[in-house]
Amino acid sequence: MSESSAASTSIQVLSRMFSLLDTLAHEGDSVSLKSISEQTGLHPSTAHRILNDLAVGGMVERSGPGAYRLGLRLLALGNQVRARLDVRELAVRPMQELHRQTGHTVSLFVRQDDDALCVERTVSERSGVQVTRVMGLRVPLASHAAGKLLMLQDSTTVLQVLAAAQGLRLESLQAELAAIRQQGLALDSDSPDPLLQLAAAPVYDDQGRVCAALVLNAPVARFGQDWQDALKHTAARISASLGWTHR
DNA sequence: GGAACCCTTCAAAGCTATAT
DNA sequence: ATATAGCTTTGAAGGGTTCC
Repeated sequence: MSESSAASTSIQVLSRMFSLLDTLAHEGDSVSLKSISEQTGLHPSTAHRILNDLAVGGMVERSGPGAYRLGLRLLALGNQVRARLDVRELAVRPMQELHRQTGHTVSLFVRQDDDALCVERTVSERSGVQVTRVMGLRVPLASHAAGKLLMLQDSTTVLQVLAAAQGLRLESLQAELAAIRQQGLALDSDSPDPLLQLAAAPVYDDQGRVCAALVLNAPVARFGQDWQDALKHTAARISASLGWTHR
């Protein structure tokens, strides 16, 4: 058995499944088994068997004899992903307001695997405060205030792995997370610039899970209780717009 | 009737978990 | 580390259906 696949996985059938779904997505409408087989390079029997199982799971629908299209279950799954991404749009205005109030940079971080990924950041311009999409700024979870917030719901097993990856003791990481949980805010004590203080507040989704972290970066001298409260309040506003009602 | 296509069956090969 | 058993996946072959 030999097959070359650009997106190879450890389980061959999964690569093939991705290939089949990509083909159906590319075509948009119903596609015949023969056409799918040609486009994916899979033997028709192999394509048929996988499509059959995908149809059982609702990922694919039979639009007629020997014709397939994407299934409605993908819509449900896609909606879940979209709900996660919406936080970026909903956060824009509150981020601008917090920037105007404090005069300092506000960022939004989301989790991606074992890293915290910065996705939006405010920028001061002549026309006012703008929020720009940031590409590629990522930090290990345990090394950043935002990342620590995004670890709050992790199991001990996961925390153990993440702590080990950063050369931290599990107990001290857990104690830090407990303090953050109680405070409702994460403060970075070891900022590269001693004059700057970085604080992060949690953004909750409609299920009450931390889905993002709102970060304010400001001079230590000016970072009082009022700005901490403003940061928490802004994060709470974004959470509320995502459907989270604090209980 | 013949060609083209879809779908199912089944033997073989490959993979994975478990025992030693 | 190796052997083994059981499970999964594959592709060829062939039956059934549709279309011209």
